[in-house]
Amino acid sequence: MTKSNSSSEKNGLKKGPWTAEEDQKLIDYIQKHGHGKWRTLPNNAGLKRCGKSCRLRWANYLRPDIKRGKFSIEEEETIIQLHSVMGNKWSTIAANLPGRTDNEIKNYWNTHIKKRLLKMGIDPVTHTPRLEVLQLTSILNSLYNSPLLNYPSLFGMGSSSSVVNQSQLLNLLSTYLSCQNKNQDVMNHNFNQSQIGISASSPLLQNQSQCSQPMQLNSIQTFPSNQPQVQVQENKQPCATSNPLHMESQIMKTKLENQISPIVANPFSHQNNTIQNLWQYEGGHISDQQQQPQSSSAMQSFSLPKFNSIVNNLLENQILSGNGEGVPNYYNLSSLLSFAVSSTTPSTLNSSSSTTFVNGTTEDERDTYNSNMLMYNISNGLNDSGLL
DNA sequence: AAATTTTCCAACCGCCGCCGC
DNA sequence: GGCGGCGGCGGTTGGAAAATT
Repeated sequence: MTKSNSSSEKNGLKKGPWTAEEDQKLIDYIQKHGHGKWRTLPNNAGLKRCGKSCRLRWANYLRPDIKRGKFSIEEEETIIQLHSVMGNKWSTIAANLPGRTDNEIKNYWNTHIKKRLLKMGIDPVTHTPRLEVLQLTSILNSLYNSPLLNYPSLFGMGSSSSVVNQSQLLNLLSTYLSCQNKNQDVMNHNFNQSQIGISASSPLLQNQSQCSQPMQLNSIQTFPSNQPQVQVQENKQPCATSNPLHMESQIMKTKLENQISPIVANPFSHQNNTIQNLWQYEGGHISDQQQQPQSSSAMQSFSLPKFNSIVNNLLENQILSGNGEGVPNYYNLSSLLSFAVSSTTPSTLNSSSSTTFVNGTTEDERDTYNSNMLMYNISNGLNDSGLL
């Protein structure tokens, strides 16, 4: 389970996995003489290991106060909380978790927690919602603001002639995002909109071209040349200079400060899903289904699961691949979440399989709990330090 | 059941800061 | 102040175990 034994002998020193006999020698020696002086310890203990290897073996495995077994929810909470404050300072984190080693915590972070956070749409480095989710927010908000691509029509609900199905929406979003990942001038490239049936004069496109600063939307993806192409009209109207990321942070901060209490009070009452969690922050109706927001009749079929599936598809297929560059100028998370709330039907909520948490938490429940606790901690961090 | 892929984690590696000379 | 040794830390590796095909 460890490094190869093939090159285990170097300078007469053994490498690779420790044997029970070696372990016993080390334990016996340290019990008798204490640890320290790792350089001379191997010789004194009769071990053909380097001092470093002995120290690691003792610190990470043989130490009598080592705690083994699965990490508890409380321990996970502590790790996430501390990591959000101090980053990869494993030894410092370990100092706050009696019986756990830095190596063990590091491994647990890399193999479990990090993956869960990513799955939940949370950046494990910054402990904030991933850029992709924010990008989706801005994209849908752009669509929302477009008369040609209003939400009911997007999902075949309205009478608008520009009906766009989910597949087409994904294509559109993919194109939109790829535009932001190129370093080409949007004004000098052709853009084919025939696939989704909108014209180049669409307000959506105008919104893009109007604001090349500060959103850095300087380019647009070209389509295969056999497709008819439409020139995007140039519009050099000046745009606002406010920092969208900062705006988003302020929005999130307000949401968290205002909505965190009911979530923490009942952390297991809902499913694990980032967007759903965000929706809950917005709505604050986690466990009180009597207070469900009323859905608009025109939008009833745009259920939360459908919304989630779009988000998940985009993330899983890496269509949304933000890198911090080309941040769009629309960062009105509030509008998107309001929409999600207003378009969620009671049946959608009732179909949720999650109920009150008692004992024997499932992985999803724990994910949700951790997500909520993380958000709570972020909120505290915001209040205490003024960061973000 | 066998082959292949993925996950997990103990151990290694290299770098850094501290300390004594 | 410069140097070398040492301990500590975080990133990475590689092989066993588990999961999947």
